[in-house]
Amino acid sequence: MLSKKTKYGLKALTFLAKVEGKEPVQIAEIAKHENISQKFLESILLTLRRNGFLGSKKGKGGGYYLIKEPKDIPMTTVMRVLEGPIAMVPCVSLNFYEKCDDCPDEGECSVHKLMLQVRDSALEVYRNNTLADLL
Amino acid sequence: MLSKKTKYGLKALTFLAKVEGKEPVQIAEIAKHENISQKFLESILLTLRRNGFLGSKKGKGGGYYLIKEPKDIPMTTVMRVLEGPIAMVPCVSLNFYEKCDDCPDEGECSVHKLMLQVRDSALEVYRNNTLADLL
DNA sequence: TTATTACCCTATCATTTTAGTAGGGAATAC
DNA sequence: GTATTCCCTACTAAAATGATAGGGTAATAA
Repeated sequence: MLSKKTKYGLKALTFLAKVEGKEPVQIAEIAKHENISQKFLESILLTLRRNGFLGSKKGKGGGYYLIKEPKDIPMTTVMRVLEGPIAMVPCVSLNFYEKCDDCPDEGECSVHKLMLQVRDSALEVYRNNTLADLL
Repeated sequence: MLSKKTKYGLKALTFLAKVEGKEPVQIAEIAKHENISQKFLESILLTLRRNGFLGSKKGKGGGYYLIKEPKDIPMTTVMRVLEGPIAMVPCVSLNFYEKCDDCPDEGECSVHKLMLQVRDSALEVYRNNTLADLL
């Protein structure tokens, strides 16, 4: 299940991408427009900024803004920052690999075999979509 | 993230599919072989039986057994029973559809657009795999 | 300089989900 | 009848999730 954090984060990015020009947009405005708890959104935007997706400006007329072109923001990186691993089990994760406690042999594991395919198919989708494709 | 319930369920099904003949296999044996808490596995096998994947026999020499050929058990049905919806958001789910509280217009929603693709790609994998393909 | 705006950051909390445990009941084989 | 093995309900500990509270700090406008 997709977390609200990711869902809200994606919506916020989309909203910012649609804004004319590059003027900062206030948290409150995004929250209101997308029906999101303002405080919750605040923490999400913060992690997006810390991870290089957004810039921010304080004081009057401040807010958040994209620091890259939407077409240069692939969904793989967005998903990994907001949702975490794209794989459904750590033993098939490219960026968050971990061995299973049970499971003596990954090569023999049916779950491993299936989840590898699921990971690859999801990756293909995320790689083929940038923020620009969602507008 | 894939739940342990689904993971263990898949492993148990695989184990049963590998058994020579169709003699019942005891919970304890599966649990031991796959390093699963026996009581937890018990509840998983129970739901698999209730959903038409397994048969069971009580008393000495009893246990669980597959009641279909592995090639006739598609991963779509296994995943839906064990893990729930294949879609990551209810608004793109075929079998568990639900409208989002926020989101006035699904057609305009960027999350919807992306998650539709993810659902379809996952579905394709699950449809192309039966239990027999995991052996 | 001073007030205001708006982001920054930590801590806390209620709820839900997950993973696992406990314990007795019912059917079957011998 | 007794041992075995599945059946079923209820409970619980821990973690994750979604959200809230509340003050701090930097930038800006006047």
